[in-house]
Amino acid sequence: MAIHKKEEFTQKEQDLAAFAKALSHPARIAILKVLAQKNECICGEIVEVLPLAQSTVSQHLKELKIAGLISGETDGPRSCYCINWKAFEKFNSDFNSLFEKLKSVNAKCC
Amino acid sequence: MAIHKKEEFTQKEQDLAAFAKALSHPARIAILKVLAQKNECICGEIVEVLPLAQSTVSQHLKELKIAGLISGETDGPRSCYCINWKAFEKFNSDFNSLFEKLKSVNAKCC
DNA sequence: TTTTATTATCGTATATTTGCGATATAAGAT
DNA sequence: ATCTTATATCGCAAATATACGATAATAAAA
Repeated sequence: MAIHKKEEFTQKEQDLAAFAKALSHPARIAILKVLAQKNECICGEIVEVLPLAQSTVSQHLKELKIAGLISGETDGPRSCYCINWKAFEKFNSDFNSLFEKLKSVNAKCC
Repeated sequence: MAIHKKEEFTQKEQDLAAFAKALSHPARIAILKVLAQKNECICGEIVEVLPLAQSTVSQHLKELKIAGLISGETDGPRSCYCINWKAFEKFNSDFNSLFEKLKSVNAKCC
């Protein structure tokens, strides 16, 4: 690969791709579900629910955090993760607008 | 890594993740845009627009095709790609339903 | 202070992705 | 039949992602 080409695309395209990437693993989608279902900012409970080791879950949480989909604070032996609704909404609408833009043209051939 | 854990998640989670993965690279999002803008099933024009080699674009097209987001036929030295609206709509609504499910709980802590 | 419990990080192995040049393929043009 | 043109595929190199065990870090409990 050598050279990264990603940065040669639109910022919006990159952002959208980064968001999609954060959701591109079933474990991370499952984590988001758990975070939403429990009306509390859990963390260790996620490990119990998922078929993954603690370190792996922690890694997925980190990625979700970096992507901005969740926010989290670690307070010693206790953590607090929750969904970052703001960013989530933003990306959701971005996705929808992409779909709308695509749909509006409605090209159809094959 | 050795062992794949992806298949231990819900089918729906896997499908959604696969869809997100298809969109997880700016080049593929750009390709979808081009396919929609041009009111014709192009292909070589994509190569001109993107900052990537022909073989790389072809590979991205293949991935989009495998993911079911586009359908395409190759007719000798000419190809015909276009967006698979059906699958696109399906995944879009799946995404929205995920967001809705998450939003409905509206947990908020940190 | 030492222990305990929880989470993060490091190191590592393997798998997958990304990207390109070179080559194959396939249909139309000459 | 040969050339041309557009696409796909192969083979490879480098980067990233996935997963885990081991270890560090941190704050509360004993």
